[in-house]
Amino acid sequence: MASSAHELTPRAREIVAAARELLEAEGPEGLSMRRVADRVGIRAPSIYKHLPDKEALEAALISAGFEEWAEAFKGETPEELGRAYRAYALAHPHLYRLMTERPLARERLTPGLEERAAQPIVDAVGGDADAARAVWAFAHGMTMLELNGRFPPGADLDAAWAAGMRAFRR
Amino acid sequence: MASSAHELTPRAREIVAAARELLEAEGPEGLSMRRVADRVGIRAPSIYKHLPDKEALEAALISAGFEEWAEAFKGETPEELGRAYRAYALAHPHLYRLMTERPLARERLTPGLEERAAQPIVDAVGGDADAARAVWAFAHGMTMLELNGRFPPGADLDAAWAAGMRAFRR
DNA sequence: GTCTATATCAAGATAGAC
DNA sequence: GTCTATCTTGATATAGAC
Repeated sequence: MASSAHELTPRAREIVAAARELLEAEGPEGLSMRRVADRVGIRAPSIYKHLPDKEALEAALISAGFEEWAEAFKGETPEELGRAYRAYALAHPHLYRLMTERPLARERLTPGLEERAAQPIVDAVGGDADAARAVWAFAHGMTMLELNGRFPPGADLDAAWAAGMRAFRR
Repeated sequence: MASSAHELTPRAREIVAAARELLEAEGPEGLSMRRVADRVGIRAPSIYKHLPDKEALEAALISAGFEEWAEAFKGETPEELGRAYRAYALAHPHLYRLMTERPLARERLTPGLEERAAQPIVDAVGGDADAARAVWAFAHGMTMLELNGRFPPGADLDAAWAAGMRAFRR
């Protein structure tokens, strides 16, 4: 019950802030309780006085990301949304991965947050849920393949993004 | 030089076959040298007499997957390709993840294999490389979001796939 | 609220005997 | 080609003193 981001104590917020720095610097693989504690200036076991476990820490980071999505993607056309989506992921690649590449612990999130973050995509395609899922899949696929270096070295990703957004516009 | 799949010794092939079984049963997280050795009936250190390291083992699994892609996706229309892509991923979800969710160790693969596996997608869209990348991104995004349970519980994924393929057909 | 000490577990990989 | 023994590293988490 105390695991939603808006219910954290001040000290817990400090720990989450340190975790965010560490995540952005080194990725989900480098996010250990010990390393987080180092950044805060305490020992790893002390974290457990403020957060129940590592999953709660990750949920706080993911929640912050969803809040940022809801803000960054608000009121855009499909083309603008695509650009904003890619820009966010490239600016925060490790947070993006933490947010998307695993099953989501929905019971750890503030109720309604996931829907709120998804709403800009639904709005951008005119309210069609199936089309929204298709556009999201395209954007997510482009993003993950780019982040993982899976396109050929010389690939024109701007052109691939444009080709996809053009297809969905009609 | 001895790490490409077609250059493996018979004993190494047995080890890779055991690794494939383990991977398909438990996923990339469960794929440890110890567990693979258990399936073969030997101790983990013995594996190193046949394969240089774990990455070589993974490269052999990934190479096999690409060979299967090149075969399974041959000569399809975009719609058929999408269905075949999704069917392969759902039939081999853990291999699909191993193949796609990390940077690719291209120097460990048989030269030309990656391009051969990608060719059916390029052919299906009429040779336009940008369009092929966009379609691949859509298919990969749909696949990963489905495998990770990221769509809402009631989402009609057949409809989302259809919406995407329809958009790319025109 | 912090600490030390520890439990528990698991990973990849190497040395050297047989 | 296989083994045992071991190195090295690292993880999450708990117990209990202060």
